[in-house]
Amino acid sequence: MASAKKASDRRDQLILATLDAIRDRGIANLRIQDVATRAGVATGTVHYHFNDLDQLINDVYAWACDRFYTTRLNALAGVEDARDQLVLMIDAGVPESENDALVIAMHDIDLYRRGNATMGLLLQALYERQVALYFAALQLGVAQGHFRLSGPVVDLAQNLVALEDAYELHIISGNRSAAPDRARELILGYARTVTSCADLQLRR
Amino acid sequence: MASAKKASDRRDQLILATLDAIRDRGIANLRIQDVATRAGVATGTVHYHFNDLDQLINDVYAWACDRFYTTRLNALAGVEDARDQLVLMIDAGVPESENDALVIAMHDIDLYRRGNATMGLLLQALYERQVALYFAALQLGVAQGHFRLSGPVVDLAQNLVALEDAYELHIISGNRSAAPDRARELILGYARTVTSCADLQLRR
DNA sequence: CACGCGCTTGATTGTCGAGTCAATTAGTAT
DNA sequence: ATACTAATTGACTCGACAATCAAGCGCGTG
Repeated sequence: MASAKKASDRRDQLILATLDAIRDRGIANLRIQDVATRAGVATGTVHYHFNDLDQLINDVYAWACDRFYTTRLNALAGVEDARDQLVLMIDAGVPESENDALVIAMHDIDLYRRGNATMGLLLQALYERQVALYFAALQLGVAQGHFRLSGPVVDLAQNLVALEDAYELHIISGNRSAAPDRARELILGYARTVTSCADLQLRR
Repeated sequence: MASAKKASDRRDQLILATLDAIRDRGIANLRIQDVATRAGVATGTVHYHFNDLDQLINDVYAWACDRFYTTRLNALAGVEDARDQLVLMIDAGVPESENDALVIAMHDIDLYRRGNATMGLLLQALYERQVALYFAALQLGVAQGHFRLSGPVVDLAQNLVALEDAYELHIISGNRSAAPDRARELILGYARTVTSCADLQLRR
């Protein structure tokens, strides 16, 4: 028997296992058994911590959205220059490879739950938080005298998020014409244009 | 009994029925029965025309990609002014509502088949055809003296396609912050900026 | 009109996996 | 140590659905 754990630890472990399972098998083919195997427990254990598959997927989605947002928020902490903030956002917003389990799970679940009003609101909430991050960075850049914006701040922020989303999708779908490095460069190109700030560069 | 039809007609009818079924139930919950009911035939008929569910989905995807592209291509026929072409592309590229069965099917299947190399190539092929359309319109606009581009033509074309894709996704997922009208305006804003052409307007 | 092939039917079979549950074990408090 | 609760197990039930198939129907052709 896998040694008994505190419930909250086991839940986190199962959520991580689910992320891997979704990446490997797709959410449409996700079985309780896949999660259990990856976590090294029996299927009954999964049902003990999550009532059913629906609840597991809901919890995974909430967890993933939260993780995705807070990771980026934390990355910005302590960065004073708006140009660095913007570059950091773009860099962190594009998955490293087509196997980013977090990004895959969010997109899979988005479509899996299409039509569900609650899920639509969660998606919208994440979208607006991301827009807010870009909004803040753009606004700061203007105040710091680095940016001269080509249009309304919100419009530019929304488009930056949209570009990120689209390239995430193409990357995880295996479109080689929009690979990670290329995607970052394209988004950065957009950022340079709309901020009139030529020295936005990836520092890697 | 539904009266017997020529096989190719029945196939088209079943493909259309599948588009509706995917929109209504999501691809993960798609049952042969859903397709049969919507087409007004028995389940056996679906199996007669498509070996199995996999093949049906493959054929639907190929059909949808082709339809999506050729529709836009035809819309451009006879339009001489690059500004009109660009506006037309943007207008036609954003779904009217969250219930656009064609767009929904393409996105659902993209993710459903993630990891499948063949599918990745089909996606890439569609992507590149769309990029080519925008590329042509941008280039033409320069030649006609209407556009002054802010960067490499390919970069701008790729970003236009990406913006379209992203807003499609948000619209069909029910994100109210990126509704059809707003999405079109945002993409158009991008187009105006990168072409330095202020008189790009939706004529509706 | 009769024959045959292509299309259609829907009952049936077999597989797969979600969810249940009674038994068991691990952890914790007294 | 004892007793109690929480966590874990995996065999089992049961419904859902893909795929098969034998039988029936009707259109086109001779």
